[in-house]
Amino acid sequence: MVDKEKYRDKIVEVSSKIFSQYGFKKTTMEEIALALRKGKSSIYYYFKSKEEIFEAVIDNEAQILKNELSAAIRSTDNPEERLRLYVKVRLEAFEKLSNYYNAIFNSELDHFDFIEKQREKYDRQELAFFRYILWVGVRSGHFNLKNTGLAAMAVQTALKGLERPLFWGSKKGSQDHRIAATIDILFYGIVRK
Amino acid sequence: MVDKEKYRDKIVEVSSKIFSQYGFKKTTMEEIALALRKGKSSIYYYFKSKEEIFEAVIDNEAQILKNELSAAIRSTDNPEERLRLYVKVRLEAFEKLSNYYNAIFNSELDHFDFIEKQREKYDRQELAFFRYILWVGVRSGHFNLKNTGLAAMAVQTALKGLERPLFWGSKKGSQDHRIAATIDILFYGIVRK
DNA sequence: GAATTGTCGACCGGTAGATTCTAAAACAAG
DNA sequence: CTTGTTTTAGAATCTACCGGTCGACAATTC
Repeated sequence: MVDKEKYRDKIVEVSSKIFSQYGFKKTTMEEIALALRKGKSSIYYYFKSKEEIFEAVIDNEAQILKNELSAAIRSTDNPEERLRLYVKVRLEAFEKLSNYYNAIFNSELDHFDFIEKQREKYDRQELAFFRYILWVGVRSGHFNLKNTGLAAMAVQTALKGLERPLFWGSKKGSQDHRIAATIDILFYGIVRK
Repeated sequence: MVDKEKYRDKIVEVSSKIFSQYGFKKTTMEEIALALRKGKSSIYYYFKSKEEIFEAVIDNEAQILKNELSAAIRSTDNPEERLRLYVKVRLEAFEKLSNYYNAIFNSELDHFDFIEKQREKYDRQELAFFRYILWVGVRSGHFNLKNTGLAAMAVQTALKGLERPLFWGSKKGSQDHRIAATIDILFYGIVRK
């Protein structure tokens, strides 16, 4: 009973790698089973469908991301540094949490309703993060903003604009200066002179 | 008529990327067609099957590898450096020519006879390379070997031993010292004191 | 030793995906 | 414009594969 939950985690862990290599559609239950050294049918003892496994994988990655972001903003209390760090961690997660980001962007997966929920949930949480960071920043005099709620949305929007080219584009390197530029523009419109 | 050959090359180029991402089996004609902005059936005007495309892709990569290796040994005439360079280029090709190496190693593809031919052909050519490098080395007094033919086989065997862990293992980095060690052992048994 | 938990091989229905067919665009040349 | 050739692709075909089910059998627990 307690072990069943553990084995579910194991399945999620293994599947995660395979999904991230081939994507949802191209990954077969057979492959997952093979990687677990189990029969294909055994998996259905733990998950009722391939989709359910995928959902668990996404949830897992979302959790990881959230934890990393939390840790990042807890690691400093300088608002400016916090915001920089947040963005850095978030963009670095792109490579590691490929399933999550694939789920967010890949329109082929639009029909999964849990993904839509995931997107909304994530957006909401992120917005809260930003609001918090900005609000503390204003309070301590680092930032100069009238409406932190609106500003948080603006920051989030800019971040989203950064995600897409990063996701489709030529991976790292060539995009680095774009990131730096966007962050800087964000800052020098925000930081008190 | 001349353009037909050109478009075959285009197909090979595009397919190469897709194959290298998903492997032979998981790559669909639909995807190749989509990437070419053509109808799926149109491809059959240029290639008679998916397998034939794959064969062309492998041939192409084998050609690239051969050219790079030739260029490498032509770039210096110091035998020791030549051998080092050859090994370096060959191992670096692992990432770039993934289809070729997948074809060589992936036992799921064993049933393709052209792959077996490719393997043999490649082995033969490589052996000739080594024999040549070693023979010149002995002649110029850099190497100290009785039978260059046998020594070439030994070098090739050692190289093969290096390939597999590199291919299956955790990519680069952690394997680097293994490579260095093997090469050094090879050398200090070969180089004249 | 019976009940519960876990595993798996055999099987099934649906469909994705390779290949074929046919016809019609697109192009060329007289 | 007519005729012929090259190139394209929608539709049809056919098969293999894949997700999922089921019942039988281990293994473990009590």
